[in-house]
Amino acid sequence: MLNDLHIQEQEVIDEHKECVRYRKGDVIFHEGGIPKGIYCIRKGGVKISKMTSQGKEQILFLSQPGDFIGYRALIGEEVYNATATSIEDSSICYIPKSDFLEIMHRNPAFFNKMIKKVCNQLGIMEQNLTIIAQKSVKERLATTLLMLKESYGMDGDESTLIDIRLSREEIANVVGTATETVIRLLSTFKNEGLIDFDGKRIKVINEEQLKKLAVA
Amino acid sequence: MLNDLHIQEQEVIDEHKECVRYRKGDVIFHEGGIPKGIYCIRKGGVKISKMTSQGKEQILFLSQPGDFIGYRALIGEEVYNATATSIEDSSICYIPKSDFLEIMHRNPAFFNKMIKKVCNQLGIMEQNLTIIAQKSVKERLATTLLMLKESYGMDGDESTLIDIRLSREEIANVVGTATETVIRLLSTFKNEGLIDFDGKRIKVINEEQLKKLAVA
DNA sequence: CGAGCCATTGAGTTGATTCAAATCCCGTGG
DNA sequence: CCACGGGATTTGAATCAACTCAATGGCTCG
Repeated sequence: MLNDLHIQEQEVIDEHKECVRYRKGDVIFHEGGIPKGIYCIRKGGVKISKMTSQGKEQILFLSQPGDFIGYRALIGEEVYNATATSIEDSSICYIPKSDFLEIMHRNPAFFNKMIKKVCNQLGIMEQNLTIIAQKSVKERLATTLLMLKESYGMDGDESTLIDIRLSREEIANVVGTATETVIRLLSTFKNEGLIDFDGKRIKVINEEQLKKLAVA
Repeated sequence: MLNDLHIQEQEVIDEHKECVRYRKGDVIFHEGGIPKGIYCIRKGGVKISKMTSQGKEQILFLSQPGDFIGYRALIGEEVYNATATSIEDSSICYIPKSDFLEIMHRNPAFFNKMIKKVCNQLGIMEQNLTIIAQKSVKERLATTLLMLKESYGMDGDESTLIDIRLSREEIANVVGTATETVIRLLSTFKNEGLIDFDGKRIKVINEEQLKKLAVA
């Protein structure tokens, strides 16, 4: 998104931005914290998640290089309602609130893009909520695998490798289920020839069948 | 929100807006439809819901007089991803897309309010998703009752009447569960003295206890 | 090369669903 | 105004998907 800014605006950002390296597991911002800027992922990956009072984690989404994170709370003038954690070694730029807001207000096209992005994100969340509320864990896992393939799929031969290393627990926390259930279902999918995996490297073998399961 | 507009802008809206009466059950806009304007509820109530392929309904939220609906898809330049249905006799104003967008772009304060509103809504959805994914039906029903009390509560004597007439099925479709489960849990809550009800008129008796259940 | 986390498998339990049947309630038409 | 019909609500019973607890084996990283 930043590519569409005027040269002059890019210079402002470049001047003030601060790029930091995060190791796997490092927290970028924390639920309850006050937003003072936004983050743009340059390299690596980040999970945005919420903790319940029982200590269970729900992963809301996964961010990739090029994505903004932390803008919702900043623009909405709230505290962060989720935590951002690096899921691999990452390089992330920090843009101070003042710079970001100033550019947003001076550049109507950018403002437009932002509101559109938030609206799209809201649509996605509404869809996800419906899926979680109404579908079985099996269907949700199939849906999640397809989503991961869409976002992280590397085109290979006949099969498609999902190029992100999530633990079984993290997959469970996206789907909204128990770790053991994910493990059992992944095995089932493997036996049925829908996917293949060795450890954290998961490949989609039969996308069509997986889609049928997801819609079910 | 419209109250903050300049007189001049209000006049534009008043001139072009179109207020329509909807009976209970009437559809205002339909999932998959193309947004051509936004709606502002003047009187009554509306549910925004999605249908799954199995024909199950998920209610995403309930709107009251003063609320805008349909702006997410319009601003996000998507088709409606949910259906809006009148849950009682309602009076709803329609503001054409062109008027709405023009005002949004000419009035930065209003634009700001809109993006902030969408961000807040996104935060609410993220919270709801987490609750549905991680909490038991009992906890979710308690949460829903508190939300309804917050939005529709009428201050009464010791107890608080929830002034909205939802069917058991509709409550189930907010919570994301089966109708029978809602009925059983409502009875349990009644026996435990947390709530009281006669048909669709539900009163919150012991809010503290209900909150404890909701957080659980 | 050991420690500790991660993945896997088994077994038992349970929360929630589905199906079925009975009763209630509300709006409508006679 | 009242009887009727059909949807809404309630209750019961059986089933099952998913969770929890527990134990084992495997991998990774210092």
